[in-house]
Amino acid sequence: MKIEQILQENIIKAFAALYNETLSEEMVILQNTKKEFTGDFTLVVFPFVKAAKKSPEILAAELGNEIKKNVPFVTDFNVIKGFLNFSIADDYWFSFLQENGTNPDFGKKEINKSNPIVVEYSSPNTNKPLHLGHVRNNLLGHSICELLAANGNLVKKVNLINDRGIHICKSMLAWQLFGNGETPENSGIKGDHLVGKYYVLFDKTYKAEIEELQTKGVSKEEAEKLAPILLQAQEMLRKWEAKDAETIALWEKMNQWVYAGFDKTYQKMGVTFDKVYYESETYLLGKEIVQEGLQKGILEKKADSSVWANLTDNGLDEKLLLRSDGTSVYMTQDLGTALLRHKDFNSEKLVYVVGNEQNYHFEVLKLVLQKLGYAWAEKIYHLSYGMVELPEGKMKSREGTVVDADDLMNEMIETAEKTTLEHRKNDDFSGEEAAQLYEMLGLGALKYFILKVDPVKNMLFNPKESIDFNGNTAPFIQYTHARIRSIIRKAQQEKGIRDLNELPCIFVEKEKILLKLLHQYPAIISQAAENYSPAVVANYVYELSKEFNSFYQEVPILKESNAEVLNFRVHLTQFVGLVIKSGMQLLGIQVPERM
RNA sequence: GGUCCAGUAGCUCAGCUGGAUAGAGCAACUGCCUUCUAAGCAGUAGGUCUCAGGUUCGAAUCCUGACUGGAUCACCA
Repeated sequence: MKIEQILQENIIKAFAALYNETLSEEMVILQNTKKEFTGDFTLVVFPFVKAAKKSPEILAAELGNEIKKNVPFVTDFNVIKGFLNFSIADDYWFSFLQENGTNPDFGKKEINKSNPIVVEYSSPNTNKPLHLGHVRNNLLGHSICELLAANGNLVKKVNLINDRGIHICKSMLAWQLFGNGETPENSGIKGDHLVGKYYVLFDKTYKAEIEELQTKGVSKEEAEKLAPILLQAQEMLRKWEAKDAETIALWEKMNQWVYAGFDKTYQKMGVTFDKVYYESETYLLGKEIVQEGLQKGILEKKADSSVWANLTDNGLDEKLLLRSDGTSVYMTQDLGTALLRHKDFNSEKLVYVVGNEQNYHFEVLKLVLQKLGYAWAEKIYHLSYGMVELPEGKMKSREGTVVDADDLMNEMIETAEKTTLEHRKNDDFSGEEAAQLYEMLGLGALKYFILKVDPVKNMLFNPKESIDFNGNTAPFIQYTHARIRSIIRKAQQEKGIRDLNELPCIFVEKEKILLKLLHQYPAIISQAAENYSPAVVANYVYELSKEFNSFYQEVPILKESNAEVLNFRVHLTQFVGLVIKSGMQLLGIQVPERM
């Protein structure tokens, strides 16, 4: 049983014995004692003064006495105003280290569920390469899956690729018109970038045509609708929908280019999926559900025979589900895919990692499904995240201010190489080993930079200044890990690591701080998973690394002459290393053995 | 205009299920490499937690209202 629980129970017991009043468990909240005060766990007694009819100081003192008498591992307590601080025996901390210090899965819960949480993330369009916004999405999605799994959930990762629609036709058309048979193979351009190139080309041409029409006296609005290249694209979409063989063939060819490109990007980023859905296969779903809703009288058909969900009772407005011509819209599809996904996996819960510009969409999606009587809809969770902004403002693909994902990753790796070469004194890394290290460091810095920020917040990304390799960054944490591994290697070679059987007579304050931090790790994982926030883990791992560095600087580990103390410190060091590695893994960041 | 979200050091961010003196990093300044890896450590300086009310023993944290910034309100996806 957890020590906090034992303390909690005993506090309730002691309170009943002393004042004849029962406290509920939720009322008795223990927190970690702040560094400035002596003690390990703190109980705030202010909430209980009324029930006990005592002053806070007296109440705390009486309660402390009773607990100290009854709970063996509480060695002491002190009272400051209404704060009751308990000190826990060194034995407890020692056995905590003994029991968990070599367990690489410390803090993780076992998965004992058969119904998965299905997490959708990434969800790219196939008309252009991935950019910085997608990076935040992918990293969050991947990390949240790791977190949910570590917290004892079965997780399935899915991607829904938007491979159809007018935007894809734009790329296809521009390629047909200007491509001259250019392919990824004969041009050496990565497939997604090649297709993106033609999407941009379309837009350029479109704009030029609009201008030209305007000079002929056509209004801007009219021109935007009448530009020949747009009409051609619309025609192409009609052909696609009619399954015109030539159009489909071109569509398939270009999509394959894009998928090959995406695969490389995903691989480099370290993200994977259990199942990939394609909109071209799901975009007709959802109509049956709408019909069902109509029959049940939950949805309404208007005079022009369009179908709507009336959500005004829930504080929202009306939402279109079927157009007057009977075709479906985005929401209709999403209703269908939700149902499909629930069936495919027999899921317990659906999670969508999608930007906050779609908050309203998901609010409606959930509500409509609930109204239609699907009980599982209640558990739909939209993991909404804020936008990534650049110093110049928002990213606009049309204005060429997007930060491309591939370019960004490559730049990070290059910078990592440069920085590493500046730091390293003597290079004994093989070429391959060095390349792996640069990738770990560069991608780590990027991932950490993005994940350490609370998902709900918009974040600023300054390509020149933002990503540092010092301070609260992945390289700092990775460096700490490499240093720890180095100590462990030396300890093994020179001293040999023994089992941890004897309690060293002295605990240095710094060791206690580290142990208390490590002790929190399981709670950190739960908190991060429940709040869908990798940032919780990121900031924790940083704190732990920082604390270790401080410890490292002040307390000799291998120079220690007392064999028991040395052995204890080596075990503690090893434990810190394991938790750092584990925490970083939850963020999708690799950690080097040496650097 | 309606709805939703955010506002903490010069900058980027933690802290938010109410608790003790609001924390990091960057930038600035001072020390520390013959020492287990200096991508480090120790320290100085930097705050009206946007503002105004309210709730209470106690508010950066909860409530209300302003202000500022963002998102969203398509028979687009």
